[in-house]
Amino acid sequence: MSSAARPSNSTGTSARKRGRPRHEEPSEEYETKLREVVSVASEVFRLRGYDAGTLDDVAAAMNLRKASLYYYVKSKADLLRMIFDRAIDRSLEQIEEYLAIEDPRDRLEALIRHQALTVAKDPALFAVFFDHRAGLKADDMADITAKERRYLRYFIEAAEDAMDADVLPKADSRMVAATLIGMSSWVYKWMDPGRDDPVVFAELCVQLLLPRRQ
Amino acid sequence: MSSAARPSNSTGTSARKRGRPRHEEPSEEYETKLREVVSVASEVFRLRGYDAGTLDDVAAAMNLRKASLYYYVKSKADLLRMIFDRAIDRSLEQIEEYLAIEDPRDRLEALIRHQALTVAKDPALFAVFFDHRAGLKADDMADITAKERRYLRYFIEAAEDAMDADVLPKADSRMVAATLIGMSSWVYKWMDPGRDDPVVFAELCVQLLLPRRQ
DNA sequence: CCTACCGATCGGTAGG
DNA sequence: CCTACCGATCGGTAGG
Repeated sequence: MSSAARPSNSTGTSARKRGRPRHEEPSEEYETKLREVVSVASEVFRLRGYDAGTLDDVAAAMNLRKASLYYYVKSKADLLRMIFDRAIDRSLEQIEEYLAIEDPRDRLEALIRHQALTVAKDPALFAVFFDHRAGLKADDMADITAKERRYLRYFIEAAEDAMDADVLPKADSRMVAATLIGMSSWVYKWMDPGRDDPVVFAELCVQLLLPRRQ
Repeated sequence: MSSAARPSNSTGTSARKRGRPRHEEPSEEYETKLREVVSVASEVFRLRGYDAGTLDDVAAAMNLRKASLYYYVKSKADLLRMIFDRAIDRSLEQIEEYLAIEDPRDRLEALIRHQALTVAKDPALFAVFFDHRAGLKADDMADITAKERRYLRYFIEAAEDAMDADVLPKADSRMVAATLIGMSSWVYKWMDPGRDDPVVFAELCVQLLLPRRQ
């Protein structure tokens, strides 16, 4: 029961397999449990910080002992890396679709709504992503910042087009983009899933920045 | 040279004293050096996090050894508390003046500008304040959150008045206030003092949220 | 303001 | 999936 296949890696949705497992792709239980480890760890690191949050904390929250976590993760640093990968993947998901929008106002609106929704739906994940970057190893940090720079560039371009179309006041586009991202990301600091609705928040951001003419 | 008076506490600007020090107020060198410890520590904790940033790091940045820091701080937790006190004091400074502004639009504008400027002028201080709260002892945390709640309330009231005056779109005032604070605070994440101007940023926030009619 | 040290914590591993 | 352990790090103190 506890010897599920755990080969090097892969992220796809592996189809149910027949016959003897080939021990080359992770089993479904393994993948599911790994996802849970990542979720639980993001809660622990959000509450206690990356260094203060121990692997015993993570394990205890899953009714395990620390040593058992090493079946799922290579090291604590590896666990942190997986949290960051998940966050950046969520941010980049569906983004192509929004970039294809022609109208500058609609495109900027879609990007802001996307960022607000993505962060508001998983505040613990993004709390670690935004606040505990210092825990990353240099290599992992480089991977993340590269993807993030690309993400920022989308916002800069959308801001520039919006300014040209007189939808936003003219200003330094890098600063504007960072500020729009900040406004829609800060939600992880106060979001209470039992009280606040991600969709309501996302629409609020859009309304505040791009009010419909009355 | 290294036996300056260091009594319990006090924060005022102590006037130069004549004659034998009374050993009841901290000397000026002591106060100056303590302020430097707090500044340096906020840089260290911003870069490495509160737990990973060691007192040896802080000491080394001042050409001292760890043990020498204990002349200025009681403990690492005490140092963190001082960082938080400084941040909240900066936020509350001058705030009464802005609250006295009658016009709802002008008042909200002043609050946003104040928050943006305060954070942008000391990004390291606010990086610790916003991102490393988990390091605080329970008592210190309670003090900080109480003051912070008061600060948030000012923004909520200003947002409500602005909505009543049709200066902001109508929405949940708590959510609006949190979002305005977020927009003007996020700057600590990307501010580069050599490149970005706090005043330009503050005016950008105001322009984005409360654009002048053209 | 320093050197030298202690005690506790925690990531990681052995071995089953 | 566990118990038991090791090794390194670091806050804090003694004592000068």
